[in-house]
Amino acid sequence: MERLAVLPERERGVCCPPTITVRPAKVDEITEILKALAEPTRLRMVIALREAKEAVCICDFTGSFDLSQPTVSHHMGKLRDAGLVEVTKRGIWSFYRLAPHLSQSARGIIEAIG
Amino acid sequence: MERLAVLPERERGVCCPPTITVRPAKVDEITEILKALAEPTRLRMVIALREAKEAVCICDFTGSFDLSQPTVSHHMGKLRDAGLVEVTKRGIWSFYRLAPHLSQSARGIIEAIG
DNA sequence: GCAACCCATTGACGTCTGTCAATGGGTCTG
DNA sequence: CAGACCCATTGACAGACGTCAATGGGTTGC
Repeated sequence: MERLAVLPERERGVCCPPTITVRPAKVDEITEILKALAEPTRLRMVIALREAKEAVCICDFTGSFDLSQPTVSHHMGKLRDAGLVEVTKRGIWSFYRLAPHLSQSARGIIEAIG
Repeated sequence: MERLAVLPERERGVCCPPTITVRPAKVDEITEILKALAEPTRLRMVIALREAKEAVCICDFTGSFDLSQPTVSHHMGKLRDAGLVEVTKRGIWSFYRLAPHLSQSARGIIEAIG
């Protein structure tokens, strides 16, 4: 049985707004990061890039995920829009890696997953 | 200018599936956690509960967020469904707190945000 | 130049999500 | 009991999202 701290007696009709210590702008920033990661394919992409020593070619993701090429490109585009990954083009190939200068929030979350 | 590790020369038409080291079940588990957190209202709720010493009454969230009561209840229900929070009823009030036995993944992510 | 290849974009479609009004169950006070 | 209060659920609707087929731009090799 879990013990719960004693709660103060409340008065009907009186609410006590919980103290929100985080700036609204930061809430939006973190929400965007979480939205970008909250999808199985994109989550696997980010984890793979986090583990990878070198940038990974998009064609490798297309070849391993059971999804169409436009869908894989779409997901990587979302990660790009969120600023989590960067692309380097070499010939006909596009290589992706985690963005080198991620915000502290982004880095912390990416380390916490998996 | 950012330096990039030398990339291996690729062969046209040959893809190298990136090694995915995370179990599919764990990917789904983490995705559910991230989905639950990837919304501004729910994110603020979780951060407030993380900082709170005691369980927080739903009416306090209803009073401080500029949203209807059903919407606040809906968001808290999502956090409940994800297993991130627990409810304790006292009279006409419902008090919420972070679930005491969160998975290591959930705890790490909740610590990383904000 | 031409064919093959890689990849991003567009358009379309079904599904999921956030929001509120309305409703109802449960609890306290008078 | 009657009324006020708290809160979850339902129903409805607009907007966002994941997916694929089709298309097009860009690069390489013949």
